[in-house]
Amino acid sequence: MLIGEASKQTGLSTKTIRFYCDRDLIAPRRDPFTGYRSFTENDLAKLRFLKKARQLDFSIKDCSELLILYNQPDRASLDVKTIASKKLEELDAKANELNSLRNQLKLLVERCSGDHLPDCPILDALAGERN
Amino acid sequence: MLIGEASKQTGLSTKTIRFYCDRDLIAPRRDPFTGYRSFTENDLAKLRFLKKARQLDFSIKDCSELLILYNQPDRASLDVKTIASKKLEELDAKANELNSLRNQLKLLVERCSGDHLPDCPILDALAGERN
DNA sequence: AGTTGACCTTCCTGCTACTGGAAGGAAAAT
DNA sequence: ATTTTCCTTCCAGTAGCAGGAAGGTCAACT
Repeated sequence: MLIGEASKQTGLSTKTIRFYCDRDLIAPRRDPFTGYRSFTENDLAKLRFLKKARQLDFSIKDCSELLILYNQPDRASLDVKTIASKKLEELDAKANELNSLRNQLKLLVERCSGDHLPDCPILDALAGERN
Repeated sequence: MLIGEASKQTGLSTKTIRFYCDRDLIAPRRDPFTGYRSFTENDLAKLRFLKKARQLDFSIKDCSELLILYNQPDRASLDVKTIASKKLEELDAKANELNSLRNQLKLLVERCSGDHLPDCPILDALAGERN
């Protein structure tokens, strides 16, 4: 199966798939004459794995490690959980910060009249006049 | 005032300040002989404005527009509110997505025993066996 | 056979908002 | 005079791709 078909099957762009190949996340067979990549069902499974891992915000490096564990029958689930827990902490931290930012900005937006007059609590806050 | 002092006064790195100069967010006077940048109190105010706007996750482009409005006495607060509302929507969307991801990952992590055995609900989910 | 169109390849650039570091001039301190 | 510290510009790297150029390949149609 060529890369275009693999793209359709997985929902990943051909650009993304080539990028994963460059980063050695997968290594599909190559036609020795044309250089065309040839994807097996196993390759597709790995691509779908990568897609879901990326959707969960795992980095490429994380994905690489997870994929290795996935292909390693004698793995310890602890190793997987360690990676996932770390990512979970990151997501927690990001989510908290984002919620905080959102609330701050929401307050400012609500207080701004949004008319043709120049007075603006948002600019005031940015200028630090009340902080 | 030279860039190092401006850095101390604002808490922005000299690298960041130079970057803002390159992007024309501020244009401090230049010593015609040495090329050294010279910052006024007005420049510092703009830098502090930029710092807070960036903390609120406004892009450089947004910051540029906000700074223009800030320096424009006859502005309409509507223009500011429009930019801020758009950013607020972005933050909302990001926060929602992040919370969703976090919850998904949290469930998986909780279900993973994290021991020496190979069975792992996290890998199972990434492999798509239950989705 | 020739040609069109749809594939495929590699390589280079750009995106965001910086950070780190090299090479070299300038000013202050010793 | 020399060392240290500060300043300058420029180049590379970060994460994860997307866009596009230049060129090879393959099946189909005339």
